[in-house]
Amino acid sequence: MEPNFSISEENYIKSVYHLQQQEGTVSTNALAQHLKTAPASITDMLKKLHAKRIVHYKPYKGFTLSKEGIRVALNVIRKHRLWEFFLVDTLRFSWEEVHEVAEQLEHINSIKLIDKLDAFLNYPRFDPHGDPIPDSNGKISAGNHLKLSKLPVNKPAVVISVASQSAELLEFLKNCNIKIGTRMEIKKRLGFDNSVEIKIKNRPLINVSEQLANAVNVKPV
Amino acid sequence: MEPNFSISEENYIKSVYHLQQQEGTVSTNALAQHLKTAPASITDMLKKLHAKRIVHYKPYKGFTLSKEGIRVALNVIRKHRLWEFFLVDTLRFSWEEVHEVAEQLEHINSIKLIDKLDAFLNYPRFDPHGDPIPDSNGKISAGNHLKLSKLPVNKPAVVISVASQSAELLEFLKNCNIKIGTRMEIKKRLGFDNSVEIKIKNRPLINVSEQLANAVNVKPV
DNA sequence: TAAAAAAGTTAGGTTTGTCTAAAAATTATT
DNA sequence: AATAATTTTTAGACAAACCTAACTTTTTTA
Repeated sequence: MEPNFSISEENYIKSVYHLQQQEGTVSTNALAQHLKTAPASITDMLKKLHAKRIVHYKPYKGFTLSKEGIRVALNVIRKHRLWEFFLVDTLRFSWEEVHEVAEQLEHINSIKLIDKLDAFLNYPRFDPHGDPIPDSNGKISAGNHLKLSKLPVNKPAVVISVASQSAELLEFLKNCNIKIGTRMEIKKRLGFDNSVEIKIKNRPLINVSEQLANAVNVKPV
Repeated sequence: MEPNFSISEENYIKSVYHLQQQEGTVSTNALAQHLKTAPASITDMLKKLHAKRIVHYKPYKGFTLSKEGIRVALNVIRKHRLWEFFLVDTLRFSWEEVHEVAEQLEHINSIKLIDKLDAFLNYPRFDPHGDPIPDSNGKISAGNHLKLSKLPVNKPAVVISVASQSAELLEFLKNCNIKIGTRMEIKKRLGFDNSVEIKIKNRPLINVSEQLANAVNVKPV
């Protein structure tokens, strides 16, 4: 009943999920870049996943996940984010260190384990990066997130998540002492490069690039 | 510096370790049976591990782990037992359920993770089956264990570990309500089959086979 | 100690997941 | 619309871990 997927298959499925969130449909090249593999490998694997009815796939046309594919993806993401929460909350890892380890832990296969972990952690709804943790049915809490880049000027908000796993970005945020819960507001929007100037209490203005402002999610307060 | 081993390699190394504890040297067939693979697969892998200087190996002669092999084995065992402890102690798994999941978790590769887990669990020295957990240097606490089969008559002792992972055995012990910490003594030794009759307070005598008595470790009190 | 049995190894194949290089299809450009 | 550029797929290989079947070595036993 419960079909199993290899670690590779799970990683492909997860990547397709993330990419189709951003782009709607996923191309061979985009996926190859995301997974750091040769495009030929993508074609091979995607054919296999198509045969297993995990992706919709027409040669040369790109792919999207089937219902079942989404279910599988959300389950892997659930595991990844629960483990991240565990690592930070229980084992006191710091924010930037957890991703790599969670990449391994997300492939541990035991429904009982993950449900017990969920209960032990008291059913957290967001991971340490602020991303929502799907529940055991694949439901994800909405959360009124908003990209920092979209926050109106002078509207106070707190950082609720970081949408990227880039170590460099996480490092940069750490240096700025910006973390989950940090309160800030936008003072000015620079039209020529779409960067924003943000103000955090007791600190000088910081200029933040469009890319960075896109990766930081905030919630107005 | 820190060479990595595949999950398969780790499993072979771990099995060689366990078998050589019992038998001194390990044969192809014994290992094949233990790992549920064809003997030919053993030969293949053992040649590879020999090339990596993990086992001593002379064709047709059996094998043993090198110093480095023992180090690797103890590290895998450390991870396995720490995770078992975590599953029972933190996540409230029951005793018989943990082995399978720990078989997966033992291959997660992160020194930091395992050290932090160790600290979180407060440096336990024995796993839920009573087996010693190697520390980060591979040192294992002695523990004055004794096989139930070797316990003198009328000497009270408590169950401290179970030396087998057989689900059937664990199930049987559960049915008899024998668990870590259960106090008992041997009332009689039956010479003809080497079984023993054990007495637990408030319960009728139980006859226990030699095999079972060999698998249960106790500590005199 | 020679024949039979058992244990171990080699030879050759399969599957999974990867790769490079070449070919085909699609998209963009002039 | 024809050509160039890009994207995607196919073809053919390879390494890791397996397997079965056949062949050696070692051990047992009659």
